[in-house]
Amino acid sequence: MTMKDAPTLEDVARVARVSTATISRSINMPNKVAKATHERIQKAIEALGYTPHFGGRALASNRTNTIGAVIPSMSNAMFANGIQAFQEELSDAGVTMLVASTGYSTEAEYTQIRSLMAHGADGLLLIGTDRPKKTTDFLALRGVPYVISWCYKDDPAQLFVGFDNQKAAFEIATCVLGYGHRNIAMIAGISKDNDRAKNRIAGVKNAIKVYGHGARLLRIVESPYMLAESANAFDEIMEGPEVPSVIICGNDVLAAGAITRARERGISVPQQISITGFDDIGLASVVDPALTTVRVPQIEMGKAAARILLSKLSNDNTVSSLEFKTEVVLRSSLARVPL
Amino acid sequence: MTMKDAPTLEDVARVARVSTATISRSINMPNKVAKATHERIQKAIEALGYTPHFGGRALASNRTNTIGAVIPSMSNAMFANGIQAFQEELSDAGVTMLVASTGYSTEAEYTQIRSLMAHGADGLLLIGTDRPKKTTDFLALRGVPYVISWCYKDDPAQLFVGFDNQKAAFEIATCVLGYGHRNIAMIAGISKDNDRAKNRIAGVKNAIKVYGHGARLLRIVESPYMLAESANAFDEIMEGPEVPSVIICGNDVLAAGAITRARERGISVPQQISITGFDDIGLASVVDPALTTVRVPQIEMGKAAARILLSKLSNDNTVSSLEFKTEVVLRSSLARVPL
DNA sequence: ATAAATTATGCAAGCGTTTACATTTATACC
DNA sequence: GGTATAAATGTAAACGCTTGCATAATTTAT
Repeated sequence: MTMKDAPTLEDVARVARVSTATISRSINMPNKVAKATHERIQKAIEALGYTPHFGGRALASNRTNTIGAVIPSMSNAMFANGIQAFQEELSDAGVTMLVASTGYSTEAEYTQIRSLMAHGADGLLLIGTDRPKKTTDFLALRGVPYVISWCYKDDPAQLFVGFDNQKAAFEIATCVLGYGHRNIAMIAGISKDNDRAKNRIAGVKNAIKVYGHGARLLRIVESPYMLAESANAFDEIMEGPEVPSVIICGNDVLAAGAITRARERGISVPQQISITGFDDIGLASVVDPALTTVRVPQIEMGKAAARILLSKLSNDNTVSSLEFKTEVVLRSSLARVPL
Repeated sequence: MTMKDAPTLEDVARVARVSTATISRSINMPNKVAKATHERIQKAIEALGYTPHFGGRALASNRTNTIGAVIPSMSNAMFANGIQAFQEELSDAGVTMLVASTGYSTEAEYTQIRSLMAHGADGLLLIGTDRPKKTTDFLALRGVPYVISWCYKDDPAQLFVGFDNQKAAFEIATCVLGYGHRNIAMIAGISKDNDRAKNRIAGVKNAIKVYGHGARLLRIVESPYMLAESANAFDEIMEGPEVPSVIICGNDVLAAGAITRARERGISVPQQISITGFDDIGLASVVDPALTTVRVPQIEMGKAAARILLSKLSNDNTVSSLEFKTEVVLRSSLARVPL
């Protein structure tokens, strides 16, 4: 690497004819330094092209102004949007974001959390609650401040910035039932190690149970969050012994995959079968028919997570969890059950 | 902040009954340490939940094992996919990724580059070539290693890992012409400060010029990469004095926005008007009709960018630019011109 | 068994900041 | 003009790690 060696505080000190301490103060608490001195120092800094050395600073102050985000995958637009907002908000506060992804594996998450910690993250953004004891123990052991997003729980012991997946799923399922559907199938995300997927399933099950009237959940197929996989799940459902009148999907990608396959097979949505999504990413309004889905305030959630984490980092003890509301967005992929 | 103070090398040393030097070696060059000692150390590290202190490490070694990525926005699936792959590859090498976004502003890019540098990035991933002298001067001054992605130029002075946007645009435009279209419009990305957008426009213009036969580019509307904006651009084109038989779009999001609006207006694609995209993100195969577009190898590009940047960082002087091929993917949104 | 070579470990000096604490300089007040 | 007080600056000790060099332990060769 050809990185030129940067000038140090000492170099600046020599030029400005003051001690390194004064320069440090001039940079970090300018009002503690005489105006004339401050200007002299600025000039020297400018002349030398000095920038504080990150390591030295981190070592001495034990702060990196860096926050880590550990998310399943950026390829999921949901997370990409949220993380984008999260980063923008951090950036406004002069904080930089480290990103690591887990590919939905809790083992990878553990590794990534450690890695981000090792890289000096002052705090962390985590997604969801399903993680092994090993991980939570480590977090507790190290006392890292963190916020958990994309879900919400009424647990004052942890900081949540998210929404209630189960409630949201309950709502859209109720809505589906309201359209007269009785034979229901679900394409869910992989529920292992994924509380959001689990809760979405639970919400649907619960709505069906509460509703009664002979509504039945014929089948749940779990699928990775990918178009192609979901298309296969759709096939599996359609080839089953009983064909549902609606498929509730665990997210928009799954729903889009299902709709696409339906189109390929000449099955018309929603005339022959209704399909619903979850998340309301861009995809949802672009597929034909446009998806009836659950709007999740991705941007707001990302921004709020950043703000709350930042407050926590600045020792604001008043910070508390934040629950976002979701709402069902009616578009055309859900219709009354065909007679 | 309630960060407990983390265990240090010294703590581990005490527990493992070796010197700090040995531990450092055990971590960084395990083969230089006796197997038994290594295991004893591992055990101690585990027990204490030790992670190396970033600052100390950076200070002593003048390396942060951190790479910065400065991209326009993660909300664009193209970048999200690429960055995801980039990060995975870095992660495999034990390097962590810092991310900052510019919102397509070169001024913001300059700020973010400085910020990432200040945060100790060993190297940078940048997108595209359009940036002011101020920025390139700064990069040169500091001698940061960086690679430029999402575009390709035959310039040995810089390291490119990308594809030729102009050539790719030329190809899809040629393809469009091959389908008999003569009255062409384009919804392009905002070309200011964006060489990719510029080159895609240039490619299309060039194909039309070369082709001759009276083909005309009736109109170019530039639009931000958002569904709603693109839909408006579509309206603008359709309300113009001359209606084209095809709209070539600067990327898939723009194309999807146009298709959606066409559907809303009852204009059938491709019977009444053809529409093409660019990038081949998930969206492209989900819209109806599925988009004829240009496949850009996002994942491979991201991975390659990471590998090449890593080699560069490890002083491998043999690294050189890498050009990826793109290909037109024929789906149903492009048809022969209606008679 | 002994010397030589090899491998494993320890010692201690940095790396560039920040920050108590000490000291100097300026300001206010009588 | 001389104190008391406040403001500005300096001194030097961390902070946690890496690494060149020295030393100790082990293996190999004789």
